[in-house]
Amino acid sequence: MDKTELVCCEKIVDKEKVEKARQNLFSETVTSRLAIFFKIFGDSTRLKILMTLSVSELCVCDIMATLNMKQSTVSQQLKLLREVKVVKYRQEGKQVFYSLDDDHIHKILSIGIEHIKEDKYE
Amino acid sequence: MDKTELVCCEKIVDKEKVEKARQNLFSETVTSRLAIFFKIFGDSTRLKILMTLSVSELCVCDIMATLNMKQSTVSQQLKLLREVKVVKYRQEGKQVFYSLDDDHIHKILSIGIEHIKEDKYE
DNA sequence: ATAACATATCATTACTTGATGATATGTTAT
DNA sequence: ATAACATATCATCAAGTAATGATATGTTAT
Repeated sequence: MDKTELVCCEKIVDKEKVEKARQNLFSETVTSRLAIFFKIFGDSTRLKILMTLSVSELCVCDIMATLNMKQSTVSQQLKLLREVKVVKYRQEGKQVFYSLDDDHIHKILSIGIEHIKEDKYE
Repeated sequence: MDKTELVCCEKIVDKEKVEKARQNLFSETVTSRLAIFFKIFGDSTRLKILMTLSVSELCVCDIMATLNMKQSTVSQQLKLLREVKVVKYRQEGKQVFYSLDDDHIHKILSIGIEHIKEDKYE
């Protein structure tokens, strides 16, 4: 018997469940947008920036000062945060002030906190 | 004048805001755990797996069938999902059935959907 | 005990992405 | 107009990671 041929791929254990699961899938477009959106929260640097902004709006300069980060690092990440509409900004003279864009962000952050605090971890 | 020397790093525009923002930061440990947790949702493959599981528990075999993915791909990603307690599993004979671990996951997914549906995008 | 099967793990490769220094853009003050 | 400044963008490099084929582990049936 050929050991390399996998049967399991062709077989379906529970046809009904699989059918339902298939219907519940989002389109590639939506899935991909979702991934891009969530990816934003998957980086410590960006999370820190979001945390600073969750108190009050700040100019780039003050974000750098708060987190002790390089200017280009902060600007790069702010760009990504802007692209997925997680932060908004307003310009005032030479300075640009950033703030969280909507309430989803607070919600997502707090759900994340809840999850990791349920000390299933370790 | 030396153009490479950046003044802005040393300056703080709004000392009070910066102070408050600093107090609001989480520890490195918490931030890093949060990032690891959120990173999970930042990949299309994993999102698809989570979507299939949001209907009902499924064995690995049926996840593969639903999504038309390779066995090693699914298993690899399930491993990551397990590690951050996003899915749980139970073994039944040769099969292993996976399901979403808690309600946070549903919440996070639906907040994500809401966010990208607010057609700020494009 | 052995074959068939379901899942997990490993190693490799290709791709993605974050940090950074350098440079560009745009604003204010002189 | 020009200098000083705040922020944005670019290019490069290093580190992380997803997909995949191959292999290992563990379970059931014979």
